[in-house]
Amino acid sequence: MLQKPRGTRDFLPAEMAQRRYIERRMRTVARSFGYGEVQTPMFEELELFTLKSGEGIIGEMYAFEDKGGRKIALRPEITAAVVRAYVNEAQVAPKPLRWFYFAECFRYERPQKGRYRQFWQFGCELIGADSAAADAEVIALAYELLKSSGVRFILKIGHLAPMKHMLAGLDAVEQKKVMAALDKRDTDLLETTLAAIGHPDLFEPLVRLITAATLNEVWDVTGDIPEKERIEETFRYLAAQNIPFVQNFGIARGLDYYTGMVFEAFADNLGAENQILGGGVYRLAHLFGGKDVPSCGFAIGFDRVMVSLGEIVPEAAPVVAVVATPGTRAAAYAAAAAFRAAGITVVMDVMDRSFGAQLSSALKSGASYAALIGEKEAAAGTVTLKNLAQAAQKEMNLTDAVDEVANGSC
RNA sequence: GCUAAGGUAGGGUAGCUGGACAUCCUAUAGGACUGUGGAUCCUUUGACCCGGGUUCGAGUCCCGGCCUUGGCCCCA
Repeated sequence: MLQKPRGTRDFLPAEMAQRRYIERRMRTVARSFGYGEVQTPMFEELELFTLKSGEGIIGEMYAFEDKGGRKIALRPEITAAVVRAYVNEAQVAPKPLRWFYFAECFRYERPQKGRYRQFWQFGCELIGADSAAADAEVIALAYELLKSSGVRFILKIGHLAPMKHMLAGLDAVEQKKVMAALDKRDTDLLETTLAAIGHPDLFEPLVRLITAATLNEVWDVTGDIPEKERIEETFRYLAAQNIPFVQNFGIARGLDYYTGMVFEAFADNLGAENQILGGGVYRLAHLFGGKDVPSCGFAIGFDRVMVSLGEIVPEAAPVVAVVATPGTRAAAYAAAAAFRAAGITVVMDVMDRSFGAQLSSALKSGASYAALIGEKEAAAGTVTLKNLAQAAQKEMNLTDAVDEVANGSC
């Protein structure tokens, strides 16, 4: 028997119902903030991703040459593609642009809990605005999206400026090493790294920076920096919306293109791959040949959210099983059409089962009602509507039966 | 890329100190039952991940691969 490729999954109807339920809730939140959905190609020119993230990521991508010799990659993330689309199609659109997407990505990595080779991201990008209000809006949206899913998470917010000010005396390679240690909150690694590059004096203030619980503790370490006002304003806006978060000025993320506010969210029941959201303020458009534009965005690891949520029970719409005999199928089809016209889901036997077996099958499949149409009902032009949860039934007109199911009077 | 554990019907399992038609539960399909059977009973369908090796004989032991699940690395 053939197996599915490593790191991929099949989703059967029960699981898809759960995934679509959460997806729908997230879409509703994104739209409520005025964000419109965009879709970009599932594959792009390889260069799009190497420009953004460096050649080193080729090893973790599904990269290949197409039949025309073009270097192509299945998208490993969506932000780069969205910015490319912006540069191609929407540079002159009125600002700001509020976009969201829900789409699958592909990475050639070792699968483990919450990590698959095909996975879905729900993300948002706010393009063209550069303000504390913009930062706060995107973070609030990220928070509300996660909240709408029901997942338990902790939101952590930081900013690259304080860290970068303190590391201003280091060269780029040294900065990168130190920031990696800060991002991991690994003080042992931080100490040895700083000692190795001859800046042991930075250890104590950097530890104070990443463990600071309030902004004033941050300014105590950094002094007044130009970004102070912007950061304080953003935090005020978040507090005004009662958005709970912890500050963490050790967040460095990829660092390559993030330029300001950065934030992450973690679920506590996921093991090693527990980050469910990441984002920040970035500048990418100029890399892809566009005019530079300030942007802020994030992506949610949708699969990790689903893993963290575990079993959920989406609100189910009623299902009517129309039960008929061979002689009453014509009347049964008419009844099915009437229910469907009212937006109600209808299933009918297609296995030539007996009347009783049809009812049994309806019960097992989880239908909420059975509409019984035997010789008696067909002759009278009625249906007997049986509420399967309560085992109560009543013969009535078809229109009354449709009304009863539609109004959920069960 | 590194590392640990694992892989027996669709799902869950027993067998795994080598030995005859591989156990049980559940599920599928059909029937008992021709209009109210989520039940019960009967029947059916259905598996040793793949390939080598050792052996008279391999689900069981050995090697390799594939896949799964954790952890590391990475995390755009």
